[in-house]
Amino acid sequence: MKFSASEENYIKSIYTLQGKTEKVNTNSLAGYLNMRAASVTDMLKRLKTKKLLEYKKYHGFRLNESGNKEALKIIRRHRLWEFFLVARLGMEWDKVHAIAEELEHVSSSDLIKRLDNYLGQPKIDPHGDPIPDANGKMPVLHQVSLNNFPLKIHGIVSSVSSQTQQIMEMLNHYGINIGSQVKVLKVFDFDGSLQIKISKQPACIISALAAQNIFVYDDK
Amino acid sequence: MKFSASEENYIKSIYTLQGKTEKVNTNSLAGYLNMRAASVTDMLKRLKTKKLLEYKKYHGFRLNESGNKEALKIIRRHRLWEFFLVARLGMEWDKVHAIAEELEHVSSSDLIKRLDNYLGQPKIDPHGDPIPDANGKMPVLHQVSLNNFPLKIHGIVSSVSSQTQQIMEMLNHYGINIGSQVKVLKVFDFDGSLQIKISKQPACIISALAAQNIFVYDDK
DNA sequence: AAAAATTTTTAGATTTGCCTAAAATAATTT
DNA sequence: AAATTATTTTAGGCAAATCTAAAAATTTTT
Repeated sequence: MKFSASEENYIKSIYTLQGKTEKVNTNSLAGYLNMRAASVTDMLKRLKTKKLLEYKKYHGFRLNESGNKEALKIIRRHRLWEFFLVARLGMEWDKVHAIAEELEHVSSSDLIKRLDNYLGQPKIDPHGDPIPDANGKMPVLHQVSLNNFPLKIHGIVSSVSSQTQQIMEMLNHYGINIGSQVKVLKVFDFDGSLQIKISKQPACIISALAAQNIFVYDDK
Repeated sequence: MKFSASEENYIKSIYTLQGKTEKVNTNSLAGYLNMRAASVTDMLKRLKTKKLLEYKKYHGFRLNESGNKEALKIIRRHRLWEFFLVARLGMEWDKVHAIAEELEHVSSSDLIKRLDNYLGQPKIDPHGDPIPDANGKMPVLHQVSLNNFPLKIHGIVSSVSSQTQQIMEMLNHYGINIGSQVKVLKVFDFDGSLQIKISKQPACIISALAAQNIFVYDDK
């Protein structure tokens, strides 16, 4: 079944919100999408007739099996495109979201299959979020902040908690990017600072605070 | 100015049609777009208020300066995406049109600038059509059919006149693709057949009829 | 130059996706 | 448990993009 861009945006948003609360309610979805509650109610009816939604008037809603499946397809497309924009076109990771929002609605499954292969079947997007596989399965990433990561094991930088200008600036300085391979060489008990090694770069030292904000997942 | 996908499709279609006839008329555009004349009239009014069109009721229409400029932007996006789909994702050139139709409406100019660079600023799309540059200028390609192409000069296969299954099958067999580098080594006067060389492949012979249907433009 | 045929436009309807304002329902407070 | 407040839905409206059917303008034929 084919869905409009608007329907897809609702599906995706409901998926996101229902990760946090069992039932999603009209107002929170309206707030999330910057729309009015009445518009949301309209769309809920449409999604219900399309059998994507469990929805009882006045009592919240959530995606059913096929709704979730559809959401994961959309999220997969979004994240693959984000990966493409950063890894191939060299865009900044904090600037790709809006463009991926548009690209995600191009829904040829052959296109996505090929894009995935072309990119090397990435498991994680440039914001550190996992990319669902072709069957809609989210890869399980054992994300740990760098200060909780075991010594001398390779990890991949997967996300940064607060993506502020300041932290980005610092990571840039160290040559750390999402996707960088990293190994913790030593922890200094004195102040909790870490000596780390980024692939192909000389070892360097980062503060405990920085380490707390850098998340890493197990390589392999 | 931002245009809807629908408006962009009209703009692009008018551009195409006005290549063939001075003034475009309602019915021919309706036929081209598989729509009814009344719908076309509606859109003509809209495009006129947006100052893209010269249009006098009952007397045909054509794009004005900014209309043409907009059309070339859209065509540029379409052809760059077609190039990407074939050259990078390995899709068949006869299957990329529909997908490029969707991708072309994603209109970030930064995206297109980067895509163009990433692809090596290609001048010609996989169907052999020229790709307008960032300023909307169509590269002038000196296209000649292979049987009129000078001997021992490198050319690039740029298009095939009748893209039928039969001719495609033969080109495939010879390993000839749009974009292939080709050189004519010899012409046999007896039957007009040509000995040609495709980059990295052994020389081969093709019939005069085949050569007439293969177009080439000057390398460099 | 009328009549006939063709083309184009207008008028009015439909669907999608949004809105505001009012009504209905549910939750909270007193 | 009644009153108040908050949430959600309904009712009705609007713009975009399409349609059909009818009217208007233009072109062609006789």
